[in-house]
Amino acid sequence: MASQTEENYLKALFNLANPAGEVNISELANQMNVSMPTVNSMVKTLQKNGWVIYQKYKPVQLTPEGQKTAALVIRQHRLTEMFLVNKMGFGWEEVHAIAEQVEHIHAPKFFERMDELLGFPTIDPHGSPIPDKMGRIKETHYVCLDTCEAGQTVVLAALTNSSTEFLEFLNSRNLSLGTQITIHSKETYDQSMVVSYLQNERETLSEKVCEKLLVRIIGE
Amino acid sequence: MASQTEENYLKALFNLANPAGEVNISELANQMNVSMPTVNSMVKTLQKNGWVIYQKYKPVQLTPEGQKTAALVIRQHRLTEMFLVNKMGFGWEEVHAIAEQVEHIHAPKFFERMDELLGFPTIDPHGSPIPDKMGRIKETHYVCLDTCEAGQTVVLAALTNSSTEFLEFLNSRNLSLGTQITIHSKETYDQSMVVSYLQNERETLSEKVCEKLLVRIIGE
DNA sequence: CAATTTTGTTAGATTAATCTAACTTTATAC
DNA sequence: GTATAAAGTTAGATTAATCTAACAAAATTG
Ligand SMILES: [Mn+2]
Ligand SMILES: [Mn+2]
Ligand SMILES: [Mn+2]
Ligand SMILES: [Mn+2]
Repeated sequence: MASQTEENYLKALFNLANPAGEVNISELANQMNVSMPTVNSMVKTLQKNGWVIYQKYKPVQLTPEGQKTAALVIRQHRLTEMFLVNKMGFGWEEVHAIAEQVEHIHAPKFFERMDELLGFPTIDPHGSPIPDKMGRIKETHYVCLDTCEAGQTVVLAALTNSSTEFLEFLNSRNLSLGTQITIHSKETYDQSMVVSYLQNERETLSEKVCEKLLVRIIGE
Repeated sequence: MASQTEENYLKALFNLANPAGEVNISELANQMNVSMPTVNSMVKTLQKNGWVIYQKYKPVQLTPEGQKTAALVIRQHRLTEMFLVNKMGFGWEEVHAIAEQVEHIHAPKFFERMDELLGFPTIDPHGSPIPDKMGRIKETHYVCLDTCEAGQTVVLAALTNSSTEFLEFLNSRNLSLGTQITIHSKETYDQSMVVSYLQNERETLSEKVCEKLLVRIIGE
C-alpha cells in the first residue's frame, strides 16, 4: 500500500505527464517542492513498487497500476471537495487544503458513501472530472475562454487553475460554474475581454483570467 | 505541531492515566503495540515538546498542554464517529477505524463544521463524552450494569469497550444506546443477568457483557 | 563541434520511528 | 534481606524521506 508521500508523488506524476506520459525529474522536484536527489531516490522506490518505469537520465512514466493508483487518490480528493462543498457548506475556495489530507484516508467505504450521498457526481466543485472506481476518467472537451470570439455565448464549465486566490477573485466578480457569459469584444492589444453575465454588465476580464476559464460554447 | 504518531501516543497516555495521571512505560508499550525502548525514546521526544513530565524509571505524566492536545484529538475522533453515524449512515461498529485516521486531519474548520451540522453533540455513538473546544470533558456518572440489582429499571447510556465484535454482539441482541432495560434477576454463581427490553423478553446477559454496559438507573 | 548551461546522479548526512540485544534498576518472593 | 523476576534504559541498527556537496551526462548555443 502506498504511503501518503508516495500517493502525493503518484498524483503529481499523473498531473504532469505529457501526451507521451513522460515526466522529467526536475519538473517533479519543482511540483513536489523537494530537491532533485530526493526525487531520484523516490522514483527508484516507486519503480520497486511497480508504479513507474524509469531509466537513468530518462523521464519517468507511470505504469498502468501507477496510473490507476494515482487516479483513485485523485478520485478521493475530488469526491472530498464535492462533499465539503455540497454537504458541509464550504466554499469552493476553502476545500483543496482539506481534501489534500482527506484523500489519503484508507477506507473505501468512506468514499463510496460520499459518492452515494452526492448522487455519483462526475465533476468536482472546480469542474475537474472525478475518476470512476476503476480509475477511468471521462474526457471533457471544453475550450479556453481566451480562444473564444466576440459575439459568442458560453457557459463557465471548469478552471485550469484552482488556487484560493483565483477562486476568491472569481467570487468577488460573482463568477461560478454554470454562469452564462456573453462576449462583447476582445482587445487585440492585451487579449482582455469585455463580457456580460448575470447582473454584471460589460465586465472586463484580463488575459490572465480568461486563460484560466474553460467554457462550453452555446451560441452564435 | 504534533505528528500523527505523537498524537496517538498522547491519546494513549490520556486514556491510560490512573487517578494520579501516571502511566507506566510497559502499559504504554502494550497499548501502542511497540517495544519498551520505542516508548522510552518517544517519551523523551514528548517531553522535549512539553507534553509530558518524565524522569528515568518513573511513570510518565501528561502536562496540561499534553492533556489539552490529547483531548482535542479525542474530540476530533468522537465528532468524526458521530458524523459518520448520524450524517453518513454508518453503523456504530464501523466507525472507529475510520475515525482513527480522520482524527489526525489538521483543519479546525472541518471539525467545527461537523460539530455544527451535528448540533453540538456531547457524546459519541458509543456514549463516550466529546471534549469541548478547550479540551474540557463533562463528567458523566453512569453505573456499570453488573452492579445493578434485580427489580431495577435502567437505560443503556454508554460502553466501557467499543470493539467491533462487542458492538456486533449488541446489534445481534437488538441492544443500542437509550434502550430501557428491566432487570429480572442476577445469578450469584456466574453474575449473569436475566433482563427484558423492547421485544426481547427474559434475555440472559453474561457477566462479560454486563461489565461492559454503563447505565442510568431510572426506577425501583 | 567545443564550451557552457541545465539536468540528473552519487555519496554521505540527518531526522523520525521503529527494532533487538545487552545491561541496569526496581519490585517481588521466598 | 538476598535471589529472582519484571520493568526500564542504553547502544546500535534499520527504513523512509529528506537534505547538501560534488560529480556526470545531456542539451544548448555561439
Ligand atoms: Mn483540489
Ligand atoms: Mn495529499
Ligand atoms: Mn472510537
Ligand atoms: Mn489515530
